[in-house]
Amino acid sequence: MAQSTGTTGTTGTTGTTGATGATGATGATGATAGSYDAAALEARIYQWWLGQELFSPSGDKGKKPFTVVMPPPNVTGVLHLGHALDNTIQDLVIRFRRMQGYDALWLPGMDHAGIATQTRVEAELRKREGATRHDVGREAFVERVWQWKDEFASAIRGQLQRLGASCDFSRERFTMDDGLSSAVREVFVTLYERGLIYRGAYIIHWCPRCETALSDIEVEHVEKQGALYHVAYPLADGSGSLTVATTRPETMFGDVAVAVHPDDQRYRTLVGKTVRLPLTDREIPVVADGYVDPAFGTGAVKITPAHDVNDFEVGRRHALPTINILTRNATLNEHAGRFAGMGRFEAREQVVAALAELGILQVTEHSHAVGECSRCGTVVEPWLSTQWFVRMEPLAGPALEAVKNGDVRFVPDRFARLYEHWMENIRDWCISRQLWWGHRIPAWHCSDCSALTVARTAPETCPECGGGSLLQDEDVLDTWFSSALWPFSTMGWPGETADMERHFPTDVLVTGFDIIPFWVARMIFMSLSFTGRPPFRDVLIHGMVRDAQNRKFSKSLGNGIDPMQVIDEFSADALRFMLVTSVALGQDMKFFHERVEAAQALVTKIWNAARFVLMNAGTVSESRAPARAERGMAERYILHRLLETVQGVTDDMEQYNLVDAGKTVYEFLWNDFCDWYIELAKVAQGGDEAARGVAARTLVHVLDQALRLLHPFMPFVTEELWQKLPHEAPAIMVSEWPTPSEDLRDAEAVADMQAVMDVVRAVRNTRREMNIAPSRKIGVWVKASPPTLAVLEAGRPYLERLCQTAELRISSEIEPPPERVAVVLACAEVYIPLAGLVDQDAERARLARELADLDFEVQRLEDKLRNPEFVAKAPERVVNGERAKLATYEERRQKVRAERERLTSTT
RNA sequence: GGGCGAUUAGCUCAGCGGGAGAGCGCCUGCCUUACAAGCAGGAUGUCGGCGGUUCGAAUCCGUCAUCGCCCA
Repeated sequence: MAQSTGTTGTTGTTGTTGATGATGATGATGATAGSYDAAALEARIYQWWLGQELFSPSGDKGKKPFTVVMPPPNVTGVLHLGHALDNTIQDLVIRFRRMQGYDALWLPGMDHAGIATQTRVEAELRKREGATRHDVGREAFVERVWQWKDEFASAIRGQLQRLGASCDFSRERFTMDDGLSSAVREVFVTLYERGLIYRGAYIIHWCPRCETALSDIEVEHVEKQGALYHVAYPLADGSGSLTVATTRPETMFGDVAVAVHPDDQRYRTLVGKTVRLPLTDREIPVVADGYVDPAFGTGAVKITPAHDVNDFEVGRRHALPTINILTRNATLNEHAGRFAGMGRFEAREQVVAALAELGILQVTEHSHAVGECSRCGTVVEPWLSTQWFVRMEPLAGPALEAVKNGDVRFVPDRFARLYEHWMENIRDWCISRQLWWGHRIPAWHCSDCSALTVARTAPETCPECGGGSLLQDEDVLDTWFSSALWPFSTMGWPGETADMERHFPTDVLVTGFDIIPFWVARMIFMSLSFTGRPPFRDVLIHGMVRDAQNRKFSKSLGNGIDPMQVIDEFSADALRFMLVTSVALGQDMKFFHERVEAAQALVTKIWNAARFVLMNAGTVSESRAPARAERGMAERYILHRLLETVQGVTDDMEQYNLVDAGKTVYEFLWNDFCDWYIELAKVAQGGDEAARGVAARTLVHVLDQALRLLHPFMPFVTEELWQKLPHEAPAIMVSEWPTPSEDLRDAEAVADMQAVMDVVRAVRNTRREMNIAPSRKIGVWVKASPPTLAVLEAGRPYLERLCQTAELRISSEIEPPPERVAVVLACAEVYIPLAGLVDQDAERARLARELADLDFEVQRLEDKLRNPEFVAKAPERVVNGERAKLATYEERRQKVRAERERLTSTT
């Protein structure tokens, strides 16, 4: 093993500490090299894990399976920070469970993302060749999308690996794989057979640029300044006119009625009459409908069923006809008379001008929400067209119940309400898309008899007329249709596979709150409907990652941050830790560079701490805590803190409190282990061989255990360092998760150590205040009574080193020197003799401040305890606690007061 | 218009019934043989406003305000 510590001479001892070289995880540079080269190290370790096939479940029947299926990233592009967060959380959960002994499977894959990918490829085609998809044709175009898919799938795979994702790539799936496609067909045909899929003319969101139906999530509502047009429609009987208010005058050619509220006195007499539609000679009725808001506009609304969702419903209630005035690309058609052939925006201008000329138009300012296609920004058109739908009501019921009865649990639980709200107000799901990239709908139209055949495999002849001229439906399915099957289609369903048997239902789904309705809900009802079980037990919901100004990342803003660049600059470990510990689960996160730096500081800190441990662990051949009888005060303290940390972190991980778990490890490693225990262990280094050995074994054991706790957060640095420690498992990622060992419990040691620490802090504080250089040795006289006396005496070597004492007196009888600084602690009095150095005024001022603080505390506690209701109603534990505090404060106050009086009287 | 979330140190955020916390930033002093990406010490808050419940509220309830998100 090549090993170099660079600056120290103790290198040789580290060579015997473990089976380092044999694993191959470590390369030419040793763990104890001075600087940390994350890029090289992370790549090497990941490849080693891959080579050892540590990401695949063993199939060991003695182990309980634990399964996560990755929300498939879109092959539209590469991963962003949101993906990094989503996958980091999953990796944390899966690594934790794997170490706990579960047979862990994290199944990765990617989504074909119908419209998103098609739009990207079209844009590329336009840019490179100036061609449209129609120019190249369906088959050739789809071939190009597959090339695009291959390119990005490979890029995404590489990104996941750089992030440290421990998913099983041997099981990677794609929504358009053969297996998954047959699952889609199976579900479509079955739903059709059950009467849950129908085809019909309904109003849907239509993008006139993409020329396809859109889902709700693909429509972004943008508040825009528009106008409200008041148009006077003359009554057919010539008795006057009725003024309607509309934001879309150009759709008037599709008007089939004017609606007013049934209770609206203004229009009561007009209901049942007809008005003459300006610019045409059509007569349309005035109807009464509760949908109309009498307070909006004029209280009279033109009804255009083919171009407005609400109007469509009104039209159905009143059995009105529908007139579609727009073509696929939003050009006005023959129903628009002389306006036919104009685009919708030009048509609006022309219609407005024509109405103004007739003197029947008034315009007021009005701001309203306009829907835009999230893919291309085109204003979306509510449009009547023939589409395929899934009947939702029969499917929603059981899916709602599964969440209400706790079969599926949302974390944080408030997201269950979002889910329930959506499921309770669900509408039928439009599943057809007029795209080329996606699962072609398995339906065939007969050219001879126009019969419709839905089948799992392409029929050769029409079942109705026997004719052979069958044409498959041109449409493809909404991407979410295949995504909805993802948890089980990836396992090989509808086949009865081993993975289906062992890994389904899955344990947890990790995703963002924005797709609860579109994806989570649909997976739940599809799974219940086709497997009879919910697809997962827990749903972990996280927020969005935003930039430092709390803006969404977007191409147009150009504020994107590439997670790979963050990894380049710092490390995957740092990025992961930052993403997971920055904000509470479910909250949006602002991305700050500084937070990654802070996380990277922990990586470096651990790296350096491990260097120290390895330098001193030459004699240690196994990671085990020293026997109780061997432990010194410092060992007892750090081992007890380790026990508390193991318990805390394990509990938090089990409850998905990843932020707390991360912070607990951070604090333990930095504060307890590095700031205190390592410094205390240096004392043992100067001691006898036995003490050195005990400290060395403690250092190794605590580091070993702490690295395991940190591993899910920072897989790379922990693996690298752990390989240098004595170990049995081949890798930390498959080592056992620490379990709390009662043998380590020693609350007394923590209290004892606290006394020592208090004295150390008092001395350090005094040095700073009195401006005494850290290197200058000083006298420290400590007055304490039993049992603290014995504790401090036992801690004498620690105090001598950490206080840099010239003379350390510890006694119950101290006669302090006249010139000194006195610090009164809860457990002892610390005197520092400082002949000629004490600024009497400053010291008096310090004591006065201290006294004021103590007065305040004593007063506060006295008031509290004087309140009979507090004493009577508060828990005894609390009351006793307050009494004890009061006693301590009073004692300290008395001593501080005496010290101040002495100072006053001597001057 | 309805719903959800946020409002805590200069900044970013934890805490969610019993003495106000972290990281970053700031001030002072240190290259103390793991670490200056560090160490030691320090300053900084009517926990958004008002009202209520409680012996006790940053924490629970109500209300208002501001910001953000979702839905109509």
